[in-house]
Amino acid sequence: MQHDLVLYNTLSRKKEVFKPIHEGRVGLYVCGPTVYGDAHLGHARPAITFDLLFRYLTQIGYKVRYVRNITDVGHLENDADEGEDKIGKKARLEQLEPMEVVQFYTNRYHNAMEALNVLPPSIEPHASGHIIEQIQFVQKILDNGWGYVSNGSVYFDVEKYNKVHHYGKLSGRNVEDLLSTTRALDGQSEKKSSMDFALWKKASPEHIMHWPSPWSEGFPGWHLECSAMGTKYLGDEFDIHGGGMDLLFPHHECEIAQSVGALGHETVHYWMHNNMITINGQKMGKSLGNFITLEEFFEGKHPLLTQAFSPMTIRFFILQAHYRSTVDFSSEALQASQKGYERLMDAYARLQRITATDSTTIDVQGLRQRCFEAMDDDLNSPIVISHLFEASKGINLISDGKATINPEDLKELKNVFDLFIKDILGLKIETGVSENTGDGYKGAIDLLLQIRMEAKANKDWATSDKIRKELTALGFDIKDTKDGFEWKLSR
RNA sequence: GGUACCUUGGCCGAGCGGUUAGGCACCGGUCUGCAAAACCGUUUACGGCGGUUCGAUUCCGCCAGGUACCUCCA
Repeated sequence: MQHDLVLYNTLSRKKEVFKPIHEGRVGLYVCGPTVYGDAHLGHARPAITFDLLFRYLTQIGYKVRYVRNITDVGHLENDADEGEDKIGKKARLEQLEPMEVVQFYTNRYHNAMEALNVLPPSIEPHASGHIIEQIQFVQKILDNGWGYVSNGSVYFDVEKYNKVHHYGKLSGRNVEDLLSTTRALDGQSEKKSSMDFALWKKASPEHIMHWPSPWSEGFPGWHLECSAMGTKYLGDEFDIHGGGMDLLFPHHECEIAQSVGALGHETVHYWMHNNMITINGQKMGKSLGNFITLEEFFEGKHPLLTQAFSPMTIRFFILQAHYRSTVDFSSEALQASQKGYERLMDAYARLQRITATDSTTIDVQGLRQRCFEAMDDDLNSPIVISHLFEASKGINLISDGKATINPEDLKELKNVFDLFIKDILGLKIETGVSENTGDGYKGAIDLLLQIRMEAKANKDWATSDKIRKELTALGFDIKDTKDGFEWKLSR
C-alpha cells in the first residue's frame, strides 16, 4: 500500500510529505524525561504521541530507530545557567546518591509507560553515560569558533553565530527581539550575552555531580545531551526530532545552533512538537504546581479526580485529541472518554463473536482506507477513532441481528480493528478476561449464566436476579441479548 | 512589552469555502419480567464587527477574550 504520510514540520510551519533520508528507514529522536520526580499527565502526551508515530511508521513498513533519552544530569533548576542541578538537588534533599534518584524515577517512569502501553524506544541513552561524547561535541564547537571559555565554563556565542546563521529560526524569533526582552542579569555573569547558553558548566564546590573535562571539573549543559546522543545513534543528519512544545525555545533552538556549530550543518529534517495538556485552561506543569501524576490517575487519589482512571482511558483520552491541539483535562472529560473507550471495546469483543452470513448490509469496504487517510494526514487519531465508532455501530447492528456480514467482510473488519486499535493506536483490549485466563474459569461463568437462563425461562426471577446480582457484586457486567447473554469483568 | 497560537452546540473534541465529524450528557421511542446494553429519532454550533465571494464556521482586516514561549517545565 502506498502512503503519502504528511507531517507538520515546525521548522516550515507547514504540513510536509514525509521523505526519509534513507529509503525505508527512519531515525526518530524524542526528548525524554528529567528523572527527578514522578511522571504526570503532561509526560504522557509526548510519550503517547510519539509512540503513535513510532507504531505507525513501523506499520507502514519503515524500519525505525527510535531514540528517547533520559536526562539525568545537567538540567538546572533555573536557566540563565545558574542554580542547582535538579537531580543533585533531589539527591541532597533525600540524602541519596544521585544515581539512586535517577534509577528510582527511571523505574517508575518505565512502569507508567508500560501501563500506558507505550512501546519502549529502540535506544534509551542516559546523559550521564555520554559525558565523553558531550565533551567532544563541545570541543568541536570551540574548534569551529562558536564557543568561548569563561571561568572554567564554556558558553555558546549566540551573537556571533547569529551573524552567519539565524538563531531563532525554529521558534520564530530573532536575536534583536530576544535581547530587548531578556531581562538583564546581575553584572557578575560569566556570559558575554544573556542569550548565550552553557555547553559546559564548572561545578561549584557543593555540586555533587561532576566530571573532569579540558575546561574544569564540571558537567555538561542541558541542551547538549540531545545533540550529542542524537547524532551518535542516528547520524549527523536524521529524520525526525520530537518533543513538547515548551521545549521549542530555548532547548531545540539551542540544539540547532549546537549542531550547526559543531557539524557545520543542521541535523534534523522534521521537527515535531506535541501541544500541552491544560487544566482549567492552563498548562499542566511542574512549575505551576497543578499537575496530577499518572499514578494518581491510576489510583484515583487526587482532589480533582472523582474516580480512578485506567491507563487505557488516559491513552484514549489523549488520542481523542489531535497532538497539535491543547487538550483540556477535567474529570468529566475523562469520564466521557472512559465510556467511549468501553463502547469501542464492547464492539471489539462483539466483533469476535459475530458469525458471518452470505451478504453484507453494512459499510465495511473503505474503512481501512479512511483510517489510513486520517493517519497519513499528520496522525489524525481523533478521525481514526470516529471511523472506528462508525464501524462499531455496524457491528452492534449485526450483533443485534439487524444487519449481516459475509465471511470476507468479517475478516476484513476484524483485520482493520486489530490493526488500528491494537497495533497503531496501541489500545489494549480490556475485555475483562485476559486471553490467557483458563477455559475452566470462563466455562464456570457461562455455566452460571446458563442456569440463570433456565431460571428465566421458568420465570424464576428470584434465582435469575440473585445470580446477576451476585456476579455484579463480584465485578461482572451481565447483559442479556436477544438469544442469550454476554458478560465481562468490568474491573 | 516581543513572538506564536487559539476561541465550534450542555461538556470534550474533529473538520471544511457550498454536502452527517465522533464521543459523552439530555430528551423521546423500540426491545426487555426487571435491569443493562444495543438500535432509531430529536434538540442545542461555529467569540463580535466589517470585507472578499454567487456563497464563509472555513479566506482577509479590526476588536474582545484566552493560552503558550521569552526562567525550569512534556
